[in-house]
Amino acid sequence: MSHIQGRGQCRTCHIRHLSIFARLPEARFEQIQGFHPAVLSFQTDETIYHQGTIAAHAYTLRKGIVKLTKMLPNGRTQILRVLQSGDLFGFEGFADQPYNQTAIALTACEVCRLPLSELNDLKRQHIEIEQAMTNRWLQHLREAEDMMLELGAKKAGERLASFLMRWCEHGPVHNGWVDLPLSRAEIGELLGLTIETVSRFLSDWKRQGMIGEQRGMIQIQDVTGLRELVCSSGSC
Amino acid sequence: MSHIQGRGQCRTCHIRHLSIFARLPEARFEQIQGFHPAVLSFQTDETIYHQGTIAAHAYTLRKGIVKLTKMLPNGRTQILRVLQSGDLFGFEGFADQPYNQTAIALTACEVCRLPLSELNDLKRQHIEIEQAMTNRWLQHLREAEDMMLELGAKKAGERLASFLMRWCEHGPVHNGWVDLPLSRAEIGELLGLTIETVSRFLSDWKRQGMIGEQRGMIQIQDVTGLRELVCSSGSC
DNA sequence: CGCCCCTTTGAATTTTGTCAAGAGCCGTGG
DNA sequence: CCACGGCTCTTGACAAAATTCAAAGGGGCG
Repeated sequence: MSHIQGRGQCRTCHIRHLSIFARLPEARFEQIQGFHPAVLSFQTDETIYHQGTIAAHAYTLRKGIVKLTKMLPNGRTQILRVLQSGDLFGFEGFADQPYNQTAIALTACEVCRLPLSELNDLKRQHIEIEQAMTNRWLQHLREAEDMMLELGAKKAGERLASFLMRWCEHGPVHNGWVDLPLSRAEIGELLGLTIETVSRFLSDWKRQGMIGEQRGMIQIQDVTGLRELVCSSGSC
Repeated sequence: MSHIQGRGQCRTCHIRHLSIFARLPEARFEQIQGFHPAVLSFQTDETIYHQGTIAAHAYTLRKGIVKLTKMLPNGRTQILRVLQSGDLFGFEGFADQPYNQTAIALTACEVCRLPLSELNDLKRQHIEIEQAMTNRWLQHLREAEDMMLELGAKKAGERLASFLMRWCEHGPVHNGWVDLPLSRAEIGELLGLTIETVSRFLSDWKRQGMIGEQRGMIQIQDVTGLRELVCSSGSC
């Protein structure tokens, strides 16, 4: 289960520059000094919230990686989004809706739990916060639309190649290697493919020297080669 | 090309109850009496705006049906969403982003063109408008996520059956028949399928008496039968 | 009436999924 | 330290699903 670590100090938070408070002027923090969201920690595979439950809090990811998933009654699962540090999630409550997805920690995580009513007040009082939240909502929408294009219009190999390129652009790099804390099954759930299909493509590409992998990290060794796979004809 | 019909009078607009002005108190309309968005009309297949262009306006659909689409460089197309009367669209400009999709009229349409700067002011001044816009953004996000589940986790027949059920729930009914102004190709673009696959399933279901079709209208004749097809096991 | 476009249908092919078995990896406990 | 059990990952053979290609049918409109 989740473990309450204490209360967050947004002003001095080490990921403040990534959060919705990034652009709030230093002086303005005095006005919100009563705002100290709980900081929770989760272990790998623990659930942060469940689809369908009442959304009384939104969350900001401080550390680790989180997946947002949806499940069909027959058990087939779709990963909707993988979150990184600074991401705001679980904000369905702003439209008085229950959570539309289940949030699960992919690695050990720390999240700030932001009470919706307080966040609503902050949003009203500080235009910077409102703007930041709007930007994030629209960014999520844009990325969801981009993903619909991936899922609806591309084939297995194209989806996988495009996923790898996107992942490696964003991820933090150690010596050219990027952490990939997703199992084959999870990559499949994200891209609408089976474990075996994912494994086959990755193995092929490793054999061809296009990508490398070791201990949960990957590396793209032939960027142009992979880019060509993204979209059979044209530069996607 | 689009044809400017004149200036809209939001207060007396016949779809005001569906718009973001629905909950704005009557008295408050005096404060926005200078706000008269252009009303444009489009014919079938005309483009309202193009993906990638600067977003200086948002739009409200007054009459007709609009599709939002995205295209891959190789020409494969995905329909992201089909809009109905009252829907707000093209609001990427609120995050200073260009349009992320191309909006095309599926039938003859009338849209209100709302200048972003004015809309921004209205949003700041009237909490009802801000709330309405937030609700719509989050609704779009939710529906995009639901669609990702459809595209990623369901097979052809399931997607098509689930699309038909959704469409018939919302559409205006004439004698039990619902307008379906989408070609087989467009249904395919929406669901990530080919024309032929769509046609085969629909023909099968027509033969089995599960659905009926005539002159661009459809009817679900066996609701429970179709519902069973939506998700091989379980009630989706 | 004839043309054009959309739809339907069939057959062959490709893509992806399913099932099954084996390989590699890692932590636990002897 | 090594062996074992439980994972995930890989690979192959086969089956199912969906696409592609091709041709014919149907309906509306000039």
